[in-house]
Amino acid sequence: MTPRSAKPRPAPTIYDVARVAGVAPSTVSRAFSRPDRVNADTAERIRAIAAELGYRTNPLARALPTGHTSMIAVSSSDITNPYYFEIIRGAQAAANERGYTTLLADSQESVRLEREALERAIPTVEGILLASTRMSDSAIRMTAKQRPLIVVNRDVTDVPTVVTDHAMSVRQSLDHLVELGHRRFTYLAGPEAAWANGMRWRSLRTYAAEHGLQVRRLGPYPPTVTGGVRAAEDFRAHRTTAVIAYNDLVGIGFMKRLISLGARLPRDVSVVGFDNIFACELVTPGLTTVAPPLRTLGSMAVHNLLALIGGAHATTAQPPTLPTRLYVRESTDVPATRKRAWAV
Amino acid sequence: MTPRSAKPRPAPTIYDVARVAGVAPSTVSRAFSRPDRVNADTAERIRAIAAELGYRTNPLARALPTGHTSMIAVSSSDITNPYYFEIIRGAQAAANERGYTTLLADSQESVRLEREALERAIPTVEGILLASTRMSDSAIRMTAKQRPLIVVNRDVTDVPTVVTDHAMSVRQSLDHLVELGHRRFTYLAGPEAAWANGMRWRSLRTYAAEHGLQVRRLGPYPPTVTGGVRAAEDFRAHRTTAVIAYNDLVGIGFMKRLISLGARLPRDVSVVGFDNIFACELVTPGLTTVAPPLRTLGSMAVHNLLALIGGAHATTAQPPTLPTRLYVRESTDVPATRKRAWAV
DNA sequence: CAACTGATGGCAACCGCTTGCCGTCAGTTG
DNA sequence: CAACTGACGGCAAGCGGTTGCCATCAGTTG
Repeated sequence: MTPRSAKPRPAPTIYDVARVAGVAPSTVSRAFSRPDRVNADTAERIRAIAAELGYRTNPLARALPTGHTSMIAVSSSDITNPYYFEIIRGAQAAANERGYTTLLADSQESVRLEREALERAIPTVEGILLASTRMSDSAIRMTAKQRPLIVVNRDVTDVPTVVTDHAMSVRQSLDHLVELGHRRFTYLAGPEAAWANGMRWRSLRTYAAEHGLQVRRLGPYPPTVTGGVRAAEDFRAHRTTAVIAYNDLVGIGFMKRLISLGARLPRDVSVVGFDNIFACELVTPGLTTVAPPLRTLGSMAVHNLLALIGGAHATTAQPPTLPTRLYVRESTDVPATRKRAWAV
Repeated sequence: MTPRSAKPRPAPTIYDVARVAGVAPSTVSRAFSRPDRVNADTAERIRAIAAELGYRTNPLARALPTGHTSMIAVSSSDITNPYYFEIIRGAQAAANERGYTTLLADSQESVRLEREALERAIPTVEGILLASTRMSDSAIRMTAKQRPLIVVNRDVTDVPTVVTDHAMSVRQSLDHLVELGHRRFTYLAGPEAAWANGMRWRSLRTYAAEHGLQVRRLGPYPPTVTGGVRAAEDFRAHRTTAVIAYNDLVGIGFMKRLISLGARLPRDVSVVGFDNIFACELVTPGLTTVAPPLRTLGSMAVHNLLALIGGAHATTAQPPTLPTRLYVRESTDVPATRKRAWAV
């Protein structure tokens, strides 16, 4: 068995460059990290030699004295959730752009795994981005004491956040439905504990009250396709012409079940979801939905986090509420004429 | 503006622990990294004190002299692709289990971004996992010279790989269709450059030849829903009772279009895809598909990579071809009786 | 009882880079 | 022309661990 197959010669260091250039290692270091601190010509010469030698500054070695690792941790409870990876992607793009590398910690819905991953990551990262977390508020505050931290789409007192504008998203979907002629609505609720669920329901009631509309609530249901199917069962006894689902998954399950029961959508019922997941345009009819600015959410979070790392006070961070956008597809239409459209 | 909000007192070091324990720093270090090299009682005492002080060994500092960073890079051309994140997840789980942290590099389909991300990651990682890459074979080999590397689902000479058993996946779907009574098939081809496309088509022909079946090829199409829609257009002029799509996305687009043209599935045409993406069970009819063992693919890749890092020779790595599994849903059924089922 | 041995702990160099501080030297200033 | 100034480079001390080597000492061995 040969010892090891890769990693031939060790990477060149500033000492190698220094020797070739005939200067002190500190000068090489400065040529890169403080170019103004060294003669322009010298710096240029050093850089040329470095390039030729294939020198790249070792981030580990740099991090040791400075604490500047150029890494941030992004923690997500579930990377397979279509809702999150756009956030992650936005975060990653923003981070890369600023010279930062992201350490992705997928906790697979397990609090223990999440803690472990974070625990492991903390010493090497400069900041933490909680894209979706199962941790308690207090655990989050605890973590925030160790590193600059920012949380996305969740409200934790004393911790900087970036969230979407839930009131706006509700307004957009209702404006749309009202314009089509709907007056009575059903909200298919998500998990009680979900912050977004409370926000949506409250906004919904406020809007309804302001516009003299009727809105009724069913649930709570799990935020899944199955949850939507169950909602459809319940819905049969309490119909309205329009339905607002907690999220797209619920909306899709709801439609699927209704169709299998013989309903014709959107003629009989108009449905709108939230999140604009990929599957919205794959199902039939395509699901009208409100899209949170996921990408922006992620990049904004990183910007604020980096500001925090840079020493900004939490309150100086940018306004944390981002606008949403309505995507109209085939699941919404004018309500059917009064004649009973479908039975049972 | 207050200077910075987080990071109060610096983390304790082995020096702090050593002082309290009344031993030399080297002894503290050994108490953790070489417990057999120090008296059991002493080690225990040190560990107790360390725990009390909240000492955690700084991975950066450790990495400097040893080169052992406990990090591996996972590069994916597109994390939003449902096909990849299960691989990533499997990889991440396996890595965590072995005490490794993963550095996720999402290149968003851009070769430049991928190169940059990798470039940045290389100095800090011990190994590289290419979950899906846009790099050329030679670029991959180049990178493999710098760090132990393993690539998933792609065949690159001289580079260790882990792939799914494409012949098997084709066999599974065709066995299923033949059993239902189909004899003539259409393959909706994916991108010419895609390794999997070639594998599938070849396996298909081999299988067809062996069983005396007819198989015809349409395409190539982009591996997307739109590609599937285009395929459906072409298909109208060349029908068969069964269709094998390059992947699920193509299959879904194909079905969608066919239905909108008035076909009734699976009565008129049976469709099977590859990959078993999430949307397969959301669409109507649910898409029968062959699932690659994504999770296993990821974890197996990490296991092999870690073996490589540990000094194993590339050839000692585990067998790299993983079995697939067929998921039967509603998109496949016995062929319609001879009477012309749908026109146009 | 003297020489030998293995277990244990300390010393100090080193990993690659950063940075405060000092020396040198050319260019200014009066 | 002497004193002063600022630009530029070098020196050396870290950053927090790891590890080869040596010293010590109790326990063995003959």
